[in-house]
Amino acid sequence: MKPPPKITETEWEIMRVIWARHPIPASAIIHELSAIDPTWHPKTTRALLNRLVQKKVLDYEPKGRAYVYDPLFSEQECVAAASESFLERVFGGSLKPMLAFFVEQRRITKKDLQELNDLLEERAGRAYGKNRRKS
Amino acid sequence: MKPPPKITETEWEIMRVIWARHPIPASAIIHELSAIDPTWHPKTTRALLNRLVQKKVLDYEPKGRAYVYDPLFSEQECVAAASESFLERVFGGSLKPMLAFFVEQRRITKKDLQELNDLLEERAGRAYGKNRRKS
DNA sequence: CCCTGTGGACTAAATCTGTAGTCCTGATCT
DNA sequence: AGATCAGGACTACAGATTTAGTCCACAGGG
Repeated sequence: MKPPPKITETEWEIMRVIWARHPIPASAIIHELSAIDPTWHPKTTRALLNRLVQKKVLDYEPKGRAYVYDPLFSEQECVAAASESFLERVFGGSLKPMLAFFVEQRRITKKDLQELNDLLEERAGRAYGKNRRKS
Repeated sequence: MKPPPKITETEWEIMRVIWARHPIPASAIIHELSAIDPTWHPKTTRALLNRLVQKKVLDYEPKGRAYVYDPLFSEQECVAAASESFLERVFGGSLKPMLAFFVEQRRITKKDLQELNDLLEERAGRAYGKNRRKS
């Protein structure tokens, strides 16, 4: 599995719409985006879509007289790649300094940690097989 | 306090050297960087340094016949800005999905959470004033 | 005192990004 | 059928980014 190409700032906005609603025609993407931010120009969106196809991040097929777009990489994969690159760039590649930073910034609370702990245990549970848990 | 300008991928590498060792002359930065990665060309480094000065991320003063560079923004500030932009782009601005993602990726362990909890409590302690601590 | 090399100023050029515009085709309305 | 309009192909273009190269001054070695 090849790693996804770099997705730029504006491209992420488009990709998030596509991941949420694919397969989706350009018109719908344009519509969603200008609902979020009216300064999005339709031509800009189309140009970006073309670029994403060229970069092999998106695939398209004709549907009726227009195209519908589908991602070639899952959101998971792209989030993972972007996170990796961010961690590398800003925190030298390790997670802990990043977490420590957010704690220092008071962006992580005790309650968050509690929830993460629950999540982690739930994940551990899943790893053993879903039948072991009593409802 | 103005927010720091955007610092690009390659610029981060330079900035990290500078934050670690400033005030530092170009020659030393070049030396450090080519130690890390031999493909760094000295001219490239100098060009980047100039740009960082233009962007007002770095300041410089003559020292002997060369310049020494100093950051105009703390690492904290820049890390905060980069984190903000990353969160916005990839996780729609909220921290929790990001944390959940790392837990799902098994990059956060129980031990990490424990340590974070300690850190958080230590920070809370600091908030009351440093004189309360014995030692 | 001349040569060499280090460092800085200025210049260069390919590629990537953001933001659109132009033009053509085929469907649609009247 | 002619006018209109959505959609796609191709083009444009300025500013940012990466990656160097050229040229010059001056400091130190011989």
